[in-house]
Amino acid sequence: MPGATRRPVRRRADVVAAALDLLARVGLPDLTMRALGAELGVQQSAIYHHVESKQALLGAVADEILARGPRRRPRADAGPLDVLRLRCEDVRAAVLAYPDGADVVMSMWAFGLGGRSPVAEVDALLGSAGVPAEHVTTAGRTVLHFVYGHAYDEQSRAQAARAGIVTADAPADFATGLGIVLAGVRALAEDGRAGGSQPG
Amino acid sequence: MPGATRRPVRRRADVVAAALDLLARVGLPDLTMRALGAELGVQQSAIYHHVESKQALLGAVADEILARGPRRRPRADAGPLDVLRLRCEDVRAAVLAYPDGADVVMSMWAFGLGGRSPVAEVDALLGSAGVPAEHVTTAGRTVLHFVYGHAYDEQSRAQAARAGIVTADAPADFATGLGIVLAGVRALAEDGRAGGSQPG
DNA sequence: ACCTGAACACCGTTCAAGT
DNA sequence: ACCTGAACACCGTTCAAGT
Repeated sequence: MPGATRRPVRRRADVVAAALDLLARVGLPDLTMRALGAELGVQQSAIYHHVESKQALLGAVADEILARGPRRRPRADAGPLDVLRLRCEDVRAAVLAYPDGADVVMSMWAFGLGGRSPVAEVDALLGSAGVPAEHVTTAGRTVLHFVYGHAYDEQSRAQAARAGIVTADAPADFATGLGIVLAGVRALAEDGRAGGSQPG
Repeated sequence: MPGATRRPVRRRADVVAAALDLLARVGLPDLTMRALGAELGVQQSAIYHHVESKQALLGAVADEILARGPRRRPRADAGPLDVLRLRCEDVRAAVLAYPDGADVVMSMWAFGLGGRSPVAEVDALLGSAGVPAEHVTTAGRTVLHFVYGHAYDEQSRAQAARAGIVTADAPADFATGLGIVLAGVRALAEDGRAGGSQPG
């Protein structure tokens, strides 16, 4: 190994960081424990000293993808739904920054192994916007389902195109789709303020 | 030998049907080509005589899951968005009827290998509801992203719970989430009628 | 045309053994 | 504590050969 520099201590964070680098270079299907071992300069079995399983590793990768994403400051006069739109665009940018990033984050979020970091702020913004407390969790999931689902769709279609599969469909407009979801959220908030029932 | 008595011919449809049965019994992770061969009483390599690859098979499985789903008749006085709600509930019922059904349908749809069957009717209903033509495709994808994303979430959490992973979150309310998306669609339709810009 | 039998090139995970 | 080396029990896919 010419110029092999042995790192003093390998920690879990090193394994996760190497997994991110590997994901960026080769994509999720080639992010194998063997390839990750090679990336770290150890046997694949050594990885299990730092993470319990590949799924747990991917949960940490999902969290790191979100943590590395942008976090733009809202304008001073921005309302809660304006800030929410900004956060959704930031989350989208975060998952699009890595190949299969939306796949990793969405599946780990659904599996309860990661991807929870945007939830608290999204829910808080929905509450500020006037969404009734009993519907905040559901509304937050609806917003994030759209953001992740749209990004997943976009990355999958790009991957399919690379694999030579005809898709024929034009890419869907994120801004318009998010506008639809946020308009529905606004209706739910106004409905809550008026003391009415669910939107329908 | 037309008309001659011979062993039952295995066709592609038989392979797909057997894959559905196997999916129902063991779930997607255990739906392997070897297990499918055993289900059909042939070697795994024989399956490749009827389908090009496992991905192509899963595309056909996705289409079949949707085709086997319910298709309720709308009431005579139902408007386009009422019918759309009914269709969304039907699609949801279809994918929830099989373990990992939402995963299969969503990923094959995103990959362009199946799951396209609800798109035409959803888009037609959105057009009838007054969504501007240039936004119909995007609105349709937004609706289906929600339906698939919600079902995927629900099935994943159930699977995580079975695997002993703590999820803590209550299941999100489908009716409320769909109400949010449809309220946003209505706002887009009214906006289109008023000649205004995108909702926001 | 349809299928077998065997192989190829991989996986994630485990574990006794080393240091 | 951290890692090696080797194995275990699998994958999807290919292909010459049979019928």
